[in-house]
Amino acid sequence: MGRGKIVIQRINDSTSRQVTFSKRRKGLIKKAKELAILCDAEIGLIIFSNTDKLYDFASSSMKSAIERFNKTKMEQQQLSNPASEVKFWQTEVTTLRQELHSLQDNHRQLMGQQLNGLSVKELITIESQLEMSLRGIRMKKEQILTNEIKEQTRKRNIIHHENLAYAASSTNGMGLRELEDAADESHAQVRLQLSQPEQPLYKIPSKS
Amino acid sequence: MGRGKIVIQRINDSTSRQVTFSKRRKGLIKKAKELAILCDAEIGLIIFSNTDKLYDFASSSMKSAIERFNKTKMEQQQLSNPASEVKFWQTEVTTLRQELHSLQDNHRQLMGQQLNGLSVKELITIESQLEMSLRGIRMKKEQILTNEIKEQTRKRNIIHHENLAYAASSTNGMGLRELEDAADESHAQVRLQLSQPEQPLYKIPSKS
DNA sequence: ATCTATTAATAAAG
DNA sequence: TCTTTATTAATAGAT
Repeated sequence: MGRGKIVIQRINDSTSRQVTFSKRRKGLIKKAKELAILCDAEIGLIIFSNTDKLYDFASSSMKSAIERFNKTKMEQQQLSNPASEVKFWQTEVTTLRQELHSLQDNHRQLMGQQLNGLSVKELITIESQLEMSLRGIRMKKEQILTNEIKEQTRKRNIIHHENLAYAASSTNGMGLRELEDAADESHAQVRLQLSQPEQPLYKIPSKS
Repeated sequence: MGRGKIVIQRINDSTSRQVTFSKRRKGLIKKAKELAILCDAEIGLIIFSNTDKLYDFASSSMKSAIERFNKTKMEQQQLSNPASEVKFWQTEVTTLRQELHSLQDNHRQLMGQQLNGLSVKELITIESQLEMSLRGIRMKKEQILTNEIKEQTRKRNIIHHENLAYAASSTNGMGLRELEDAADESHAQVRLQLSQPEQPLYKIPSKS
């Protein structure tokens, strides 16, 4: 639909790539709008140029579209493979943990640099608000991880201790106590892993 | 571009709305693909029909597009209005907390309800399902285990195998193979716990 | 789903 | 980036 036919492959000339991008981006967004209106569809469209510029369109809001997308995908995954549900939630926990980390970084930056207009009193209020929120998140996160492990570990312990009892009854050197200690190293490792999120999520910034 | 010109407004006839939706959705996704290729753009496109069916396209992955979108929007907000930054992060914290809450609920439900009525045999089946789905993750993380733990594990194994040999010679049903498998579960537990799940398939957006 | 007349998008040029 | 225009591509309506 132009003076000539083109092949769909990356346009090498940077200028004409830019021009084509402008035109087609505009066309794509127009089409998206039309589809949303004509067919009463919810549409979210995100476009990043190769120069990292963002263009987007959403029939309702991008937030709504993305949330609906995630919800739908999640349900699909649960339906298709119930066994992977655990994995899904583990993954979610990790994602949230990572988000909390970056949130922490940003928050630090915020507290350190960009609060010029606020009074000390306001700063303190905000600090404790944020701190409280983060504490709640931390606790919830740990609860999730703890619960997750408790169930599985408890079952394994039963089997494991049975085996150790067996072994102890027929061993010559090591007693049950030592065997349990050795076996418990795995659990110590677990605890070490669990307690990591306990590390302060952020520090109250000292004046600089 | 059809037999007649149309006005862009909701199509009332349900059948022709459906037909138009099919055609235009296909066209839109094609255009999105082309733009991504021609201009080296990153594109994420989410479409929900008015019957709640999801169609989507992403040039790389939807996760990537959404994360990049969120990141960009966040930065824009920070730049445009530093004063509202505190509110932004408070909102983020609230959102995350809510997400963790529902995550916790879901997880509890999963772990609590589904494990109650099950026999040992069924539990073992679930265990192996879990281990299978986590095998990839475990393997990835295994190389990070410290030499110290490896040493201890090896040492423990030697003792265990001695003991197991004893046990096997005096056991009633279980063969050496089963005993070894059972004993090895403690190690599996260590790996499972140490492993960080891989990148999630879909990120629950914390903010649009 | 397939066909095709017609409109819409756009490639190339200015 | 905007306009123009020849041409291709998308699709509305019909089957």
